[in-house]
Amino acid sequence: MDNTATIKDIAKECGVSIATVSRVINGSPKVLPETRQKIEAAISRLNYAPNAIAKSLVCKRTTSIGVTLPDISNPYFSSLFCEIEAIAHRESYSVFLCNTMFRSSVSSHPNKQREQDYFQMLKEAQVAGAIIAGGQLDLVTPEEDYLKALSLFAQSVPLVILSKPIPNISAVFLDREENTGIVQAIHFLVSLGHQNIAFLGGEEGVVITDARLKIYRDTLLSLHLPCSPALISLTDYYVADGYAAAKRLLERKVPFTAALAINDSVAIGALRAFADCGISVPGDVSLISCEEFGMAPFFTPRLTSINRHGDRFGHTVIKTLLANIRKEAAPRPEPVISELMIRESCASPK
Amino acid sequence: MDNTATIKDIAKECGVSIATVSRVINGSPKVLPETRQKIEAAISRLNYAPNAIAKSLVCKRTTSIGVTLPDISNPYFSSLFCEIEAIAHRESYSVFLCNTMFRSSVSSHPNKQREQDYFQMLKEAQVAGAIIAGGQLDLVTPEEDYLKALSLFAQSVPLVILSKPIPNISAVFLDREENTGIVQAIHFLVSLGHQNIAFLGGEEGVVITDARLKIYRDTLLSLHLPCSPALISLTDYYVADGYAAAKRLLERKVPFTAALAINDSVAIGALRAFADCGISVPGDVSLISCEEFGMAPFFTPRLTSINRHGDRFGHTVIKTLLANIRKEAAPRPEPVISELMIRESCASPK
DNA sequence: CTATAGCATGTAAACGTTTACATTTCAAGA
DNA sequence: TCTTGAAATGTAAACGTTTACATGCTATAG
Repeated sequence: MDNTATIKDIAKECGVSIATVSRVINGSPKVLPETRQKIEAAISRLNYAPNAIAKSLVCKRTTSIGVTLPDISNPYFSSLFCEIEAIAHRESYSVFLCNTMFRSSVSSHPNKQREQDYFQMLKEAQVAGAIIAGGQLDLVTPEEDYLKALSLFAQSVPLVILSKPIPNISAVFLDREENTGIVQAIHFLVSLGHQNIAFLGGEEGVVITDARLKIYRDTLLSLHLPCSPALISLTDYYVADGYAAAKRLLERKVPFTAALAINDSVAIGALRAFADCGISVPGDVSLISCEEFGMAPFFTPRLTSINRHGDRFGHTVIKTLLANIRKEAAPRPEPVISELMIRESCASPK
Repeated sequence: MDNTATIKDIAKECGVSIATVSRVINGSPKVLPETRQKIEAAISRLNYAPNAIAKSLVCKRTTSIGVTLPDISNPYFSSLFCEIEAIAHRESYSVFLCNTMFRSSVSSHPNKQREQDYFQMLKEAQVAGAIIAGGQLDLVTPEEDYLKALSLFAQSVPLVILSKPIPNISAVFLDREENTGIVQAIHFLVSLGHQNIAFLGGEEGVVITDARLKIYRDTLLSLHLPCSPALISLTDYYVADGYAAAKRLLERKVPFTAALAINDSVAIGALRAFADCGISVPGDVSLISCEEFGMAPFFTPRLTSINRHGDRFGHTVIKTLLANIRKEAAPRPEPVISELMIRESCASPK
């Protein structure tokens, strides 16, 4: 068990000073080849690994970063995280994943305090930097004490925050919001002859939902199409939410022949709800997902969706953080390209 | 930026020694209330947070754990991770997530070296413990050098390994494999009148696939049903793999009226492939998913699936690790209950 | 008035590294 | 033979904590 050899053990074993061992570990050129060999042999013989904790203390920097996000089992965040982690690992950083909203089969438990706990934890852990996504940040009006905590956190740790800029917080803000996809989607539906287009899923008071709703409304208005609140059915971002949103919309008996779902998960749920009510897609209703998670091409019907190429965003995020940590210039963000993938879930209305 | 106050700054600010500040931080009772107040005021005024790195060095223990798994965007692993992280956080541990297989939209990149890199990294980071899932471990015959690295790692860090026991490795082994669900599923199909049951998805030479295949074969054999290799179409665990597996099966022209998909993702792909070939589910073929990810009830048709209650497993895993770290007795593992959820994707063969 | 106990606080060593600076060794040039 | 310089190695301080032990103070008992 605790056979944790230290640099002293290696030094004693080889009859040299710890400084020499340290030089070998760090690849300093000024060590006699035979000394180096002797030390390397001892290192592997004793299964020695340098204590990164001690190293960090003297060097005043760690090689760990933190990522806070609401829910890693949400495909959007897991794919974002994969990109971040992959590049971090390539650059020898390890990453703390902080899941701020706990959803289990039993209960969804969005603890407001939890995000702030993580700020404290990451600061204490002396992370080299952190990426903050979602949670309170997604709210149109985050709470005062949250903003204060975030501001203090930003003073101690280089931060990349995935949201619109927030005043008085010293961090890099990166915002993926880019809505040409939704405009494209609506124009496509209109070209097919649709007039009454509904909006499904997403959450009231949440930035991304509001932003997409705004584009949705503006586009409909600019096309002189109906845009009543009754066409909008919000809930949340998961499959069951899509189901509930579609059911609620149908109960309202508003006429509509097409719908935008906020993402693939919501679209699956909506598809199910439509099927339950004998509504065929695309026969009776056309459906488009505003954010593809990679499964849309396999649904029945194959789902027309907006591919926002989230992986490129992950690249930009982590590279921006690393540049920030190293006090280099921020890399030029890779443009986020929204692409409407036309498949089978849309047709002309009857 | 680097306004990182230390315990010395607080001590100087308050005209006390660092020992007293330390006592306040750690809630020692032997401090005069007014001294405590003065120090607490200074702490919040200077935005001071204790340096966990320095603390770890002297206390010879950290409050971080590592989790290695192949792919966090795989729903099985993300829900497992959520459970682990939630309880770890409740117990004041932070967790390093090590994603050992990099799948991006561009390339799937299972770097064998990567897992061993993480062992080294976690050991250097002095994690209090680690959980190892998937990757090389899932292989029926892991490589020699991997096992050697794992064994060395196990000597330095308390480990919970999610696999069958491996000789000469000092770790706790936890294995969720429990196949009554598959037996149930097959019996259910047989009761409906099916005789030729195919198996879709999963990977050759991988433990979990082998285990499920074995149960599949044994059950068919015990029921004197056909069990030819042509009925088995392996690929991998994702949606596109399910599609490919089903296509391949169909090309073989083996007669079959039912199929087991290794999980929900593979089932979605298979559903798509069947639809492409004009095969209706459950009209022409019945389909069951061996591992539900929570979306099965929303597919069309609603997918009959095995719910393995993975969240309970996550609980057991992290609690076992924490007990191991604290040198307490291991908790009794919560039984993993496989439950066949009968929905709409099965019917009697024509 | 002194001894003593108990409490609040201070002192200093230790944790495992890195690194600036010091020392030793040796070969080459004077 | 002595000097010089370079190369290899050693010494010790520093990083920010915790904690065993020491010290000083106050109140109480003798």
